[in-house]
Amino acid sequence: MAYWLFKTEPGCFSFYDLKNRPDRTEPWDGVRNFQARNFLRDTVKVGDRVLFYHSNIPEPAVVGLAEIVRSGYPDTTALNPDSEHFDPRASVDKPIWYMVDLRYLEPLQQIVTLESIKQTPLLAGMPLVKRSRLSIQPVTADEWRIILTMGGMKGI
DNA sequence: GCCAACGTTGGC
DNA sequence: GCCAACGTTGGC
Repeated sequence: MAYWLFKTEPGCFSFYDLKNRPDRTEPWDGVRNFQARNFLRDTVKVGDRVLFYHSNIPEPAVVGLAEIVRSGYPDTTALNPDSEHFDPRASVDKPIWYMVDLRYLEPLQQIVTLESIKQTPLLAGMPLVKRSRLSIQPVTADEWRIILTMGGMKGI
């Protein structure tokens, strides 16, 4: 089982939106970056755990936990001219873009802010800290454990 | 709202 | 295939 961090702007889609979805599950569509696409298509697997991160807000932070319930499959929003994520280069035979399905698990007892992550030397290697804009990031087992502890999730 | 970082595009 | 221009992201 691997660990990931998924970024989203909560004004667009938040952890609480995920909680309110049927089955608390949502297709993670609209990723239009090749490195993130490669993770979704090739590496993210069912059962992997996800840190759900809210970006582009006054206090960006990891807010909750989710899990992968379906591994990579073609992102059909790329084929839909009415979608804001439409990509005319994509086709059924060559979908270009991929998505996975994500299911809500639980919120952190307390959010783990970007500021507190930056102040933690053991988390200095995270792409988040290096100011990468990558929206799908791998997380090591050590980083996962540290962030859950910071989030008050010692029982897990 | 600014702007630095950085990924993508397209002319050559 | 280089690289300048451009667009987007996201912290602040």
